[in-house]
Amino acid sequence: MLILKAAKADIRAENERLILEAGERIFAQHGFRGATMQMIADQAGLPKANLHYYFDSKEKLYRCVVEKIFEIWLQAASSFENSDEPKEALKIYIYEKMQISRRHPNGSKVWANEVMQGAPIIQDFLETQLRSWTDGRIESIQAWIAAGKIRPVEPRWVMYMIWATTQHYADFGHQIETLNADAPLSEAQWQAASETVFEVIWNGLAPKQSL
Amino acid sequence: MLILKAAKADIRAENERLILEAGERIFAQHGFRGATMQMIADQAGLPKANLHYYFDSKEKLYRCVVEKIFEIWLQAASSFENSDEPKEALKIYIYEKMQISRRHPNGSKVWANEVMQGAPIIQDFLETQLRSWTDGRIESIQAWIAAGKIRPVEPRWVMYMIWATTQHYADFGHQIETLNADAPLSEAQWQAASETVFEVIWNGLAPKQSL
DNA sequence: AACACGGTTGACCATCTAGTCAAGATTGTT
DNA sequence: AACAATCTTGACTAGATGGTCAACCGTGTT
Repeated sequence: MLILKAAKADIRAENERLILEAGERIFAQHGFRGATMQMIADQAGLPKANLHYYFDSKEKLYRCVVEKIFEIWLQAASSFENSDEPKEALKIYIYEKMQISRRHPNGSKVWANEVMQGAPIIQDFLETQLRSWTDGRIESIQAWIAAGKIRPVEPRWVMYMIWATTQHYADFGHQIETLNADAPLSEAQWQAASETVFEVIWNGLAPKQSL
Repeated sequence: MLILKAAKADIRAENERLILEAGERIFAQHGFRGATMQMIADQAGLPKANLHYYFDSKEKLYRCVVEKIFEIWLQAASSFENSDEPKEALKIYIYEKMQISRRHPNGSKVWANEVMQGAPIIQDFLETQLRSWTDGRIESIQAWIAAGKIRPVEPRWVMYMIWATTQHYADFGHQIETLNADAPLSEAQWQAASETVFEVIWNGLAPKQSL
């Protein structure tokens, strides 16, 4: 009985994983309505009816994909906390986000798609989790300003700069590749891009050392 | 005869304008496949069959929308040329792009959508016009570096930072509003955001004045 | 061997949607 | 008034798509 349950649970877990991964890719590439259950089924290597066995509807599947992405982001977000020194905290956070753009470009695209369409499915996420996380980060930044560790800037606009610059490498990856002679960025290029993003933002925020 | 042609041309021009505007809004909100000709027709206040009288197919209409957007961007791009001084050139360009994000958020969203899906419709644009424009801008930036007017940075990553940060205010406008207590950014907030984007990037690029 | 149960699947249906079409309206010319 | 050219539009079609369902495995239990 226990063995049975374990085996069955494995099948379920494995198939859900396959479908979620396929969904992430297809939703990223075609958007919610552009994606078809048939495409996702083919991508996952399963018959379409099987998808509906594990996920009631296209919308439920989509929501699961988006929630999974949001969790990855929240994990990265915690790196913001790991240092009191803004230079260190920002460096870790920016490099972490660049890494996510590289490793999970489809997740970022799905999120971008969803938000661009007015977040019809995950508006509650924005209003609860994202809002409270952002408020916390804004307080950190304000503390840095109060301590004279960075220039006085509106923390919001800085957060948006970091999100924008890092996620750009996922969301606009195709454009970046096209402008890179149709080649994906090399290891060295990713490194250089991450460094430039961090350096420019950090130098932009650091208090003037002369004067 | 002349009057006839003029009147008829007016009707055609006016209706094409109505349809293109409606298309921009609907494509931005729903993506290519999510948008339906019926939605666009309703938005334009015309019967659906009328759309097909002016535009052969959904795809042709979409292409027209995207081309229109690209032209607006190219116009803004020229402001990059209007000064030899990087500080001035970047300031004008960044403020101009923020203005476009504010005034034409839908255009930006359509573009983002298209690129995220791998630019199936306008890949040729990327490979010709965007590539050559970018190459020109990269040369400008390299000239500034050679002249010691900005720090040595890979120009590409800087371009992407500017695009990302400014377009973010259009593409992720909904998220920004949600994090702004569900209110659109005020005049003062747009001004402050533009200034912060410019200041951080400029301070990030400016040569160290001390040392 | 009979059974139970989670998982699999082809066939099917109701609905939606891009695109067509032919008849009709409008407007200016002769 | 007759006409020609352009524009308008309701009705229709063919195909795609999300979702359903009933029959059908495969495996471990009794």
